Amino acid sequence: MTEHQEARRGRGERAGLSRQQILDAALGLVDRDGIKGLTMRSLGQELGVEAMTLYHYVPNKDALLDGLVEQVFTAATPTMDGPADWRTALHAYATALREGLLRHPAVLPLATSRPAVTPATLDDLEALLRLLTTGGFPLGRALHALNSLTVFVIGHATAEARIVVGAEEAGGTDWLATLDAERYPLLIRAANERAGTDDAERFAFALDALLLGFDALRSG
Amino acid sequence: MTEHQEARRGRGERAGLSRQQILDAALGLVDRDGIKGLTMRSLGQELGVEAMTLYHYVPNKDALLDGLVEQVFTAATPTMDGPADWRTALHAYATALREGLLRHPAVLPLATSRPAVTPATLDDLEALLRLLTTGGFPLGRALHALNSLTVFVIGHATAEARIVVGAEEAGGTDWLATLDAERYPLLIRAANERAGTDDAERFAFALDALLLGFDALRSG
DNA sequence: GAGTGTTATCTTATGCCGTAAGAAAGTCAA
DNA sequence: TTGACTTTCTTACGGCATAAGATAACACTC
Repeated sequence: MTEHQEARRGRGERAGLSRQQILDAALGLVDRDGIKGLTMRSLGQELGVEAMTLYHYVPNKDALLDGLVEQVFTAATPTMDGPADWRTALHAYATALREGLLRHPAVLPLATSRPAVTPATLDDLEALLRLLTTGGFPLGRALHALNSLTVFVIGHATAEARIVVGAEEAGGTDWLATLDAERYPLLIRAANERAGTDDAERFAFALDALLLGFDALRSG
Repeated sequence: MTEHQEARRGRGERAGLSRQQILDAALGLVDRDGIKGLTMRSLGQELGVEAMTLYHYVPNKDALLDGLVEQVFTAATPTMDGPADWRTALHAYATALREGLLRHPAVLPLATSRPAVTPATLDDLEALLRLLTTGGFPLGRALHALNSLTVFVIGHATAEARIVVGAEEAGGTDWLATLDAERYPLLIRAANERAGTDDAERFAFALDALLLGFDALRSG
């Protein structure tokens, strides 16, 4: 289902594009065909336009990918509105960020090598910092807590997304069950019981642990 | 400094390669020139060989990258030998893993989209699991703790490595200081004081928090 | 509304990339 | 010596990002 099929366009004839339209189309393409499915050519085709046309809105492909990451993060960062306890706020922030990121799993590998803070998410960061500092955290510690939490959420979401992708080709972790029973009793028991495989459960566990730890280290 | 320059080689003349040699050279190339500097052609040149020769030792480039990740993880995973408290062991594991990963920062972006558990690291995983279970963790929770910790370490190392790379082109986070002072007082104060910028300090903080949290959630 | 600069689009071309196909030369067992 | 097998090289193909420049539509001015 390519976007526009409105006949052939001549040399100077406008298609009415915008940077935002291009980012939207690119995101859709990545969601559908994966990272490797996004080329300047395929994206142009998706928009009914030649590849070189895109360079009028984006300096190069890397900048396009940056835009994609920014787009996903902006959409995934929840709005921290009501006054709340810092614990509740961080919990909600982390949970919502994870869910938002998992909506575009193919973009996540890009996110780890590109800046995560975007102008659009500054308000939420400031709000969270205010909650933390009024909750007793020195500013440096508040930043550490916030950054650690964000890094963890991104890392966890990326790992989760990898499992989905890898499942089609690697067959998951079934090979674990074929190990030497004498040498790896716990790993084998874990594989047989499917222990520790629930992603959401692991995330909740680690999130609780982090928040408990933050509380204990708030000032010390 | 290309590796071998021992004259020109004929068609069937052996260069004496091995998969391990190729991985070593590839790792060196990535460390020196970054991910984009690693092409089958450049790697061949590094080894004094044509690009297609490499396909006798590696099925395709993706497999080469997999091998690279495995190599880095195997070297980075510390050996858990002596009997110890699970807290001490996890702390040592995380610290050593971080340091090992940071030795090859350019490889880290690959690590997030590829499996981290390799046959060579199974012994250490089993050892850590034994410590955790004898320390009072049910098996599922022990796995959650270990996996969360690993995900966090990888994510943090990747974020640290990104800063180094991005610094040459994006100029760091200096733009933060130019924000609206009324709207973002805490962010600006943080930027001015360089608060929360010490990577090692943030890592230590989050690691302590996680371990404290694990302890509290050990059984409940 | 004619003229003119600007902007959006297309066309063509270049130099990379991964890798398919197969030829040639070395090695080794019989 | 023969002949299979392994390792290496040669050539070639299609796809990629993108540089350079032509061309047509638009947005002004007078």
